[in-house]
Amino acid sequence: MAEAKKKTLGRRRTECKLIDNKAAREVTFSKRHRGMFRKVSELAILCGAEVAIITFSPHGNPFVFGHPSPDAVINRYLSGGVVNQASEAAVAAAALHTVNERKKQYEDVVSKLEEVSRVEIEAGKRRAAAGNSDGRMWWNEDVDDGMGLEELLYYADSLEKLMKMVADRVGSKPRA
Amino acid sequence: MAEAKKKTLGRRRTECKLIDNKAAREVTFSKRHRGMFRKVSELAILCGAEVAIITFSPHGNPFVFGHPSPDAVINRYLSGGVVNQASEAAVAAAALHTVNERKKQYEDVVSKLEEVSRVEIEAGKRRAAAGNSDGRMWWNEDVDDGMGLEELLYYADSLEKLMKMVADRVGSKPRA
DNA sequence: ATCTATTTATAAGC
DNA sequence: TGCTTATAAATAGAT
Repeated sequence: MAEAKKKTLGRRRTECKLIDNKAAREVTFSKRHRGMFRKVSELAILCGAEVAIITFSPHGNPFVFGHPSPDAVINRYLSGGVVNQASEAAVAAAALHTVNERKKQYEDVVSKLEEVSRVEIEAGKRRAAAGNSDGRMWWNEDVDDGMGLEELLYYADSLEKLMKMVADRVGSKPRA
Repeated sequence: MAEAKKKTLGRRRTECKLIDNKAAREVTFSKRHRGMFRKVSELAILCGAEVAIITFSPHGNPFVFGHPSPDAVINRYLSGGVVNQASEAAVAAAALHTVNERKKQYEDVVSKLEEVSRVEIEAGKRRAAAGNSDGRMWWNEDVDDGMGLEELLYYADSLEKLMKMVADRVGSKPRA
């Protein structure tokens, strides 16, 4: 029986890495940003939690939301300071494992950077002097779609994962 | 054929209002907070967006996450997003300083980690060797929600920034 | 902390 | 940017 000619493939699984296509990146940002704000406000409402979220879109546009207000939460955070929990051995071990695994690659990147630095620093100086300064450092300027350098992105991704892991892991014993 | 008796009712739709049962509220907070952090970090990774999120649990415990770092984003927000001090000297100095700083931080964190977690490392390796290999490293296993471990986070953040910086700069060069 | 059944969030495609 | 559709994810309630 002929039927079900799917109109679309539907949602597809995606790799968690920087979306290289600039336009697609913007679209994804819009969609997810909206969803994220909803999540944040729901958390505040459902749990009576204080929350503040600040976002700068890939284009640099600022978005902020907070309950009871962004500044209230930010101030509470800034004045109270961050209370970090004691480290958990397993977390440290995990991090160390990662660290060791990346060490060689890290050194490699550092030398590449140093190699490039001399030339680029001069270029940066020139550009800065030229008035090309909106407050962002030259190395932070937007780069076009062709991001390339997969290995570096791989590091970034790994590190993001490490960060998340650490972030997730440590707070698990809030009662100190 | 014997019918499958549903084991649970499954997820139920819920009204978006403060959960009055305190315990339930905490549980929901844990679950959703965890999910929210994932969303936030995914947004940062996928879209290269800068994001900072601050949360105070119903209990008043602070959680914070940011990309590239909480303070970086908060400052950008508080300062209106523009910090112009890109004199050529500052630019050049910052570049070199960054490289050297990161090296030190890296070494520092490594030794601290080694100090803390020898035993756990072995345990972790054993688990990894035990066949826990579906492609995920043991240190990537899902973990609880929360934030903390300032040093590790700082390390990860710093190194990640370096990677990005290098990626951005070197990315425009021809592939090696 | 785990497990399902469902509700939500979304990647793709217009 | 705003829909639509099929699927991937998140998660409420129960264990």
